[in-house]
Amino acid sequence: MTDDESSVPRWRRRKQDRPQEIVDAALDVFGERGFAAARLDDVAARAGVSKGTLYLYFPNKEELFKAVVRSAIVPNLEMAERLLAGAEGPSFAVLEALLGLMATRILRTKAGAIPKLIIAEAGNFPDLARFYYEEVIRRAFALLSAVLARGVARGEFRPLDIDATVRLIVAPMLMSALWRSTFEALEGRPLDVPALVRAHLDNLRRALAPDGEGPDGGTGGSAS
Amino acid sequence: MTDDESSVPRWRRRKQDRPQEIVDAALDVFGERGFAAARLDDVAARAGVSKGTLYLYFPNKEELFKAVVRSAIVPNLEMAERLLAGAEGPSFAVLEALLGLMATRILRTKAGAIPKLIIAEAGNFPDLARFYYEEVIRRAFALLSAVLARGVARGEFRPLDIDATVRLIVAPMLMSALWRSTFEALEGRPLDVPALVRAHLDNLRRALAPDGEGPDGGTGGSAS
Amino acid sequence: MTDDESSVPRWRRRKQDRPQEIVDAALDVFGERGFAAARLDDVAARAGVSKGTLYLYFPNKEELFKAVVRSAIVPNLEMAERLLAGAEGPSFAVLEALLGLMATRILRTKAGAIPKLIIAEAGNFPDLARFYYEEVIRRAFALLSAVLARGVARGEFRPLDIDATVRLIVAPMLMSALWRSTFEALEGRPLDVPALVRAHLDNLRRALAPDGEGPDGGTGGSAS
Amino acid sequence: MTDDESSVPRWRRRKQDRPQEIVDAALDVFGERGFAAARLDDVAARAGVSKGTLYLYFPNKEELFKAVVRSAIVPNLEMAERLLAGAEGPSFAVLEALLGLMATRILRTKAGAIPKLIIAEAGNFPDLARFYYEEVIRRAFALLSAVLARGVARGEFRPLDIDATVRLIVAPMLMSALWRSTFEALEGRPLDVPALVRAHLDNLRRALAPDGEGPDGGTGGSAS
DNA sequence: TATGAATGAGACTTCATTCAT
DNA sequence: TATGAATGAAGTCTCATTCAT
Repeated sequence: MTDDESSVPRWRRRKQDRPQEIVDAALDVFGERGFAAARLDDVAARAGVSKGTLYLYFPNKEELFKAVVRSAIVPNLEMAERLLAGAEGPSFAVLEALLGLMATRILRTKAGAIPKLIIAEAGNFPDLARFYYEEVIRRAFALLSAVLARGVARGEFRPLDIDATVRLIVAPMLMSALWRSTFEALEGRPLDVPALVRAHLDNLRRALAPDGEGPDGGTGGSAS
Repeated sequence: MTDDESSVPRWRRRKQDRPQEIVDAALDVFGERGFAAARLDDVAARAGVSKGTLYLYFPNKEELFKAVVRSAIVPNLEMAERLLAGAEGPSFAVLEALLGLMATRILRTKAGAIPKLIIAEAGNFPDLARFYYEEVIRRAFALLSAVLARGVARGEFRPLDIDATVRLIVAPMLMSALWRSTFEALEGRPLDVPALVRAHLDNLRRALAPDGEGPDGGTGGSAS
Repeated sequence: MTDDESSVPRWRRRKQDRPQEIVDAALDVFGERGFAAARLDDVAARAGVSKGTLYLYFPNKEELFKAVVRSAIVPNLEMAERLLAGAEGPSFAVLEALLGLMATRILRTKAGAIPKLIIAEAGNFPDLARFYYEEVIRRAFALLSAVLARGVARGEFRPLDIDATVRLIVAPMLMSALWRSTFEALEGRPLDVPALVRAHLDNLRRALAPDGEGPDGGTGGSAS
Repeated sequence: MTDDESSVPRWRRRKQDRPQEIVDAALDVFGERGFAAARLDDVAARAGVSKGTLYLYFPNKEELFKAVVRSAIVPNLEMAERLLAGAEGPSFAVLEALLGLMATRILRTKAGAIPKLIIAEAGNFPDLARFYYEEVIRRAFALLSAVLARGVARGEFRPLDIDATVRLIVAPMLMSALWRSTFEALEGRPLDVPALVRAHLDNLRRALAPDGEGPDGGTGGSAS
């Protein structure tokens, strides 16, 4: 009857943190198992919460999934917007900065699992796919298109198929994120993302340069 | 029209064709829903077969899934091997042929859904992921590495980070496959894969060329 | 194209044997697995016949089961009747002969599995249970009751609770049959049925003897 | 009576009692149908619980079955041990007490269905059969063997084939249990177990008595 | 708020039975 | 007759969701 272990919690869990704790746990579990195979039991356990508690914050599994996606997207959108606002130097330097940032997000955060989840579940959750398409892909494409168009207009880049080039620029970053959540466990070593980005930028510098100009016409900086 | 009960047999014997019919139907359904959300009822219905019949040919859902993956991989491996055997011209032409073939497989066959399935389910089926990694990815990487190394040795390409370059070459093709099975339904128009391949090859021609050489040093051919 | 293996069968399988072959196989499988857990696939395989063939001879699983029970019962009934007809000596000798015969059936034939099947499935097949009850148990009890009554009337046995004594005589034989199909595989050695019968008869000789008479008043023969 | 939707809660919390309630219901259903033919739906219904609830307490049907067997065995083991501990009088009186107790368990408790279940399913659940063999049969045999050996040593019983005699003593009790769960429903009247036990003891008293001693040398008590 | 026991729809899987060959 | 591919009802089991506590 002596309350020798309940009266003084070592740390107080704040109620306002609950939703984020749950979302974080859900990102882990969804990332490991995929949406359908993930059990809410596991999410609850990893969040240190009971199963019923999940339903105090999210009406069902699908909405929790959407919250996971949104919560991982919002910071990226803000990051992109900040970068867009401050982009004033040479166009290639903007590309460098963007790819560097993407690499960092992929390597350092758990958000790298989001593309895999979207790809896997787009067929089952069309509105989620649409949300991601509108809020992430279209915005990112518009941003990159603008950078490329500016570069072409300023004579920094040769004339380009802009839509295709945007995809060509993004593809290796997407692939890196997918690789990490798919095959990295099978290989001994982790994917060397910085080296990949470096090689990618090397290639891009040569590929985008106006004809007749040497590859050294770029900024010369190296990523990361 | 009066013999309404004898003219249409309830089923027909198809021992030879059934497995492939089932695997085809399963590829459709798995491709649309993912492994976990796919119902065997739907697979059976699409194969024009009853649920029980699936179990005459596959011991369970997981093995059916593996058979789907395998059946879509085998032709690709054969394709790659045929291409490897006949590769004797300029190295860049080999790249062109390879990317063209990949584009065709992605556009014309249903195998384009396989990468999405592997990515989505690698966590739940590690041995399937390993199988795919060993049999497809490693082989494809080895093949591309060989082509690049040969190009460098023959002075056709500048010195390269070969591992990274392989990934950079493959990434847009993978992205195309994923795009088609993820977002294409959301956009009005289909992804213009040939244009993407063309732009990719354009870029690669410039990016891989030895320094000091103009972009016209390539073969000049256009894909597809 | 040379018919070197199909034109001259080494032995011809006669059509009229089929039903019995199937019943024999079914007794094996039912005996091992019980009725519900037995698969007709296994019965067919053990009979060297296809699954469909079973249905040429038996309308369904339940009727096959009944045929199995009947086919194992008929010889026993005949045996009992033959024994009943020739019973003329001392009453205890009739008991000895009867128990000896039961022991033989249990040890030498596969019919020992029948009691187990009846016991296990009586709840699911009441009419089968009734059939067994009427045709086997009642007859056997009547036979034994008659022997005991005769013995009492002739002063060979003391006054007895005949119904109870019948059960006491039969119980060890039933137990032996059940033991063989239940626990014998778990023990190193098989149950020594002859020894059990010998001890049983020893006991019975003493237990049935009229009071005041020594145990040596019996026939002194030993079973098996 | 008008508040027809709030007065009856859909379910109540019963964490403490649920397992036993389920095991009791399962004993009923398994006893009636046998393991394979028993439906978990029926078990759940009889326990007043939903199908899913079963899986909160037992991982699958097989484990539920084992729990049923175990739960019916434990009290019997304790009973036997209690009896063994207090056995100090004449050996035959111990036998009388033992058989009386067995008769009570068979008549008054539902555990009488256990032997039938074990016999029916030993082939499908060898480890369960082994468990029963080790924990029940061997112990019971050892106990009875000890009583008999003591009786022989003390001159209360004639020299005996102990192993066989143990089986001869137990057989009628086993048969009674099986009879009750097999044929009793077919007959108008229930099996008169006490009469059977009485006759059994009568016989045993005569059969075990040392030669030259009258049957009146026993304790003279009557069972139940 | 928080819990977790309880629910029940829905999925996979089995297998007795049917029937085209 | 004989076969065995095909069927589909029925059962076990899972897990998102509810709700008494």
